[in-house]
Amino acid sequence: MVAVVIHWIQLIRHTAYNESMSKRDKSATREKILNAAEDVFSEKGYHDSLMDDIVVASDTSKGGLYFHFPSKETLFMALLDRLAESLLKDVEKEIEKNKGAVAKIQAALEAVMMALSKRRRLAKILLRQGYGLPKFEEKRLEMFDKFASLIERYLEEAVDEGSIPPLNAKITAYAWLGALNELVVRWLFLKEPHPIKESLPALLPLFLRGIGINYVDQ
Amino acid sequence: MVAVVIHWIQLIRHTAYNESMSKRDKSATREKILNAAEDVFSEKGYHDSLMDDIVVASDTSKGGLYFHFPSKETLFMALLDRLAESLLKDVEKEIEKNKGAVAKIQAALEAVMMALSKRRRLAKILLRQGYGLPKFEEKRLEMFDKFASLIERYLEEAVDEGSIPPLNAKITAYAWLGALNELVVRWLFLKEPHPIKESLPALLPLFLRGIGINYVDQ
Amino acid sequence: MVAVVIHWIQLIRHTAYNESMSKRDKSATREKILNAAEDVFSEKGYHDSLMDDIVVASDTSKGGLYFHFPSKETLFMALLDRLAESLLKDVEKEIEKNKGAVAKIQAALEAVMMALSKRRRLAKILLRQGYGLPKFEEKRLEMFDKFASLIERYLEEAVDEGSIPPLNAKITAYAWLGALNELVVRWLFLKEPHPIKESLPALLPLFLRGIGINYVDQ
Amino acid sequence: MVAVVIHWIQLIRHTAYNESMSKRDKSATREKILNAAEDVFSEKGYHDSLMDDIVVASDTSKGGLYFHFPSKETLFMALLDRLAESLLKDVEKEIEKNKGAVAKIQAALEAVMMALSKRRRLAKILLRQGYGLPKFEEKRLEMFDKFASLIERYLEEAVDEGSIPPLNAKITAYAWLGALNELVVRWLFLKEPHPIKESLPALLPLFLRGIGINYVDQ
DNA sequence: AATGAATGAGAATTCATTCAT
DNA sequence: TATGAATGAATTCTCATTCAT
Repeated sequence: MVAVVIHWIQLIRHTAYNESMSKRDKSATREKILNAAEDVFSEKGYHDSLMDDIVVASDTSKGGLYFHFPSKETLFMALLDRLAESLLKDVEKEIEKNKGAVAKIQAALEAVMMALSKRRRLAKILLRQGYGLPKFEEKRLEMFDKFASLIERYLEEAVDEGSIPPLNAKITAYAWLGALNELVVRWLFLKEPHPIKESLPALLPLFLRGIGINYVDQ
Repeated sequence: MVAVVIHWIQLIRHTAYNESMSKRDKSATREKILNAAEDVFSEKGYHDSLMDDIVVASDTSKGGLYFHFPSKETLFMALLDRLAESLLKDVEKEIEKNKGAVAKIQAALEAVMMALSKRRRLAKILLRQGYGLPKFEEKRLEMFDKFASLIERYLEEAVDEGSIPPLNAKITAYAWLGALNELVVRWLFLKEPHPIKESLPALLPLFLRGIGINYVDQ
Repeated sequence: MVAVVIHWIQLIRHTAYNESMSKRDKSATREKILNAAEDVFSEKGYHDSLMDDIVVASDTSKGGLYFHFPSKETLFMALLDRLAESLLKDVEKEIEKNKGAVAKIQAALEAVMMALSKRRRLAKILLRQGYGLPKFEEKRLEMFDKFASLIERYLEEAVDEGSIPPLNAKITAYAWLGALNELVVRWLFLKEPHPIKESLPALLPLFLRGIGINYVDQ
Repeated sequence: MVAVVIHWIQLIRHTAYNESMSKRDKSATREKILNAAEDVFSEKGYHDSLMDDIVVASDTSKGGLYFHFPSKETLFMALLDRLAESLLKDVEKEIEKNKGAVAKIQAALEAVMMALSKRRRLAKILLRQGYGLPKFEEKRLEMFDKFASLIERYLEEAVDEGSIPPLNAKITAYAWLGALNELVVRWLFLKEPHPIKESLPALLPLFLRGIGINYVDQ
């Protein structure tokens, strides 16, 4: 008898639940966890962040966390994906505002550095957390690849346009990202030089003259 | 009379001591541990390396390890110091073989990449292990600073010589190291592009034209 | 309508909850651990008792133990609290059976010694384990204080009644407890003199005459 | 050949050593170690005191310590013996100054409390360190026995003199020591009541009336 | 989907003791 | 006797993950 009532209750509760949860909001819990994870990982780094920290920060529960993400690694990877996607979208938007391959290249470099210097937590996770281990390193390489492809494409366009002489676009893109990365990290941990105020003005001529554009600071 | 004999004894003992000491060279155990740590850390990364692994690899003992290095962190830091020092010495030697600031700059870039690509384990530890945490990140920044200073010095010399136009030498040095770092890490984990065969030939014109040298590949 | 059903459900669930809870009685695991800790600590002493011993004896798990008690020290303190509370309750019950301050004092002394000599393990832990370190010593002093307060109260009552001349009730209480403690410990480790058969009959006249009662053995 | 010389050297050194060490000074090192051990044990307690702490505090060496005391336990026991002996000697001297059993009893009680309250480190070690373990507990009981015997003797003398009615001298002695112990420990850890200023004046009437002496405070 | 108590294989570090010199 | 580097068994505590509810 009790069992029947409980079953009935569950039906009712389930319905009530679905009613209160709007369809668009796929999972509020999942988002809460990812947001908390962003806080925690950027603060303490991958290894020193505990699943419990994230549970507390997200105001959810152990079981809930593991329901959405089967492991710490999975959670971290999902976070990397979300951050990279968001960053990439921002950068692409900035690029689209410009016409001409050279202008787009310049816009991309500026946008990447701007985005990272405005979102320290994101930068810390994307650039520094959890690396040294193949599984994460490959993820990072994969993310960098996406940004590199973007730059590569415009470099090749510029060559095609005749705006710059031929070059190894892929290696150029990696080198640039590596340089940006290094300067953002210095700022992240040492607070200087400031990416936008100091690094970028010095970097742009270095980069653009490097590919044969006679860059002149405005 | 006794005093004379004692003096004599001391001479003998001193000699014997030096003989036996030369074999063990300033604590053989300490060296064995550092060598083993280099193996283990480069293989497994900082967090996945166990003190026990290092004990076994060094054929010493738990207590011995902790006698020489009070913690895992201390050991890792000592290892970073040793590696950076050794690498820096190699690079400086290569630089000295060249005359003229521009030649020295080029030699430095080549030497860094050469050294790293020849010593994968060293590169893996120096460039990727344990980072993300302030304590280690600061060490890495400190090591990079040493290399950057080297490059910076020759860049300033080149400006003084009139070989290149004025520039922000510090940021240029960091950018270059960041670029090298990125390409070495790609090769470390993905096996390509090869630092010496592919990256360096593309990088040198990029770098040197960037600072106003009309570089032409030989 | 839904609200009504939910309310109904809650009633049912609440009942079910209480039913299942009565079986486990406020964390069965916690109790199992405390019971096991009592066994182990009394057997081996604080320092020679391993957390592993307690895990095994309680038939729970390492993690479970640390879930309930964040450290060995915490566990020991919790155990002391539980034991002292239980002992105090017993003693108070015995006291209540008597009328008149003097009779109550005598009952208290008898009850304390009776309780300790009947529960050797408890006595061993309460009187001897882990002391010498301020953190534990303060706990012991705190526990003794509770017993001392009890005795103190009746001593003052007796003075007020005019049954005994004025005295320093606090110091008298501490002195008595110290004396009982010493004799119980002797018996605990040397097996003699027996607290009830030998010590108490000698102690009562000593104590009671000391406060001005012309005690005569029955 | 070298072996022969070394052997010769050893003979000479051994002789020189004996010459420089005067006969009376059985072992300065041994004393240094015991003094250091007294400091360290009283400060940190038995378990938290490291052999290394004692090595450092005594300005000797690991090997030296183990030459004189084969184990930590041995060292602690030796220290207990030394302290108890010294304390007992002091107390006996005080007793001898008095004539008559009752006066001697009172002198003994005063002397014990005086000695302990003047030498906190000694008291801490003698009364509180390392107990709970049979091996140390027996030692403590043995030490207390010596003091108890002293008191017992005078109690029996007093009975023989007819100064006090018959009593169980042994249990009385233990009870008194337990009481003193408790009050000294309270002062040791809580700083009050002060043994000489507060406890003793309240204790003496309690003790002496307890054995049938019509004690009147001066 | 959510909860949080429970699990247990680690893993760093400790420290009394030994031993070659 | 003295030295201090070396040993390694022992031990507390950690934390990702599981699971009954």
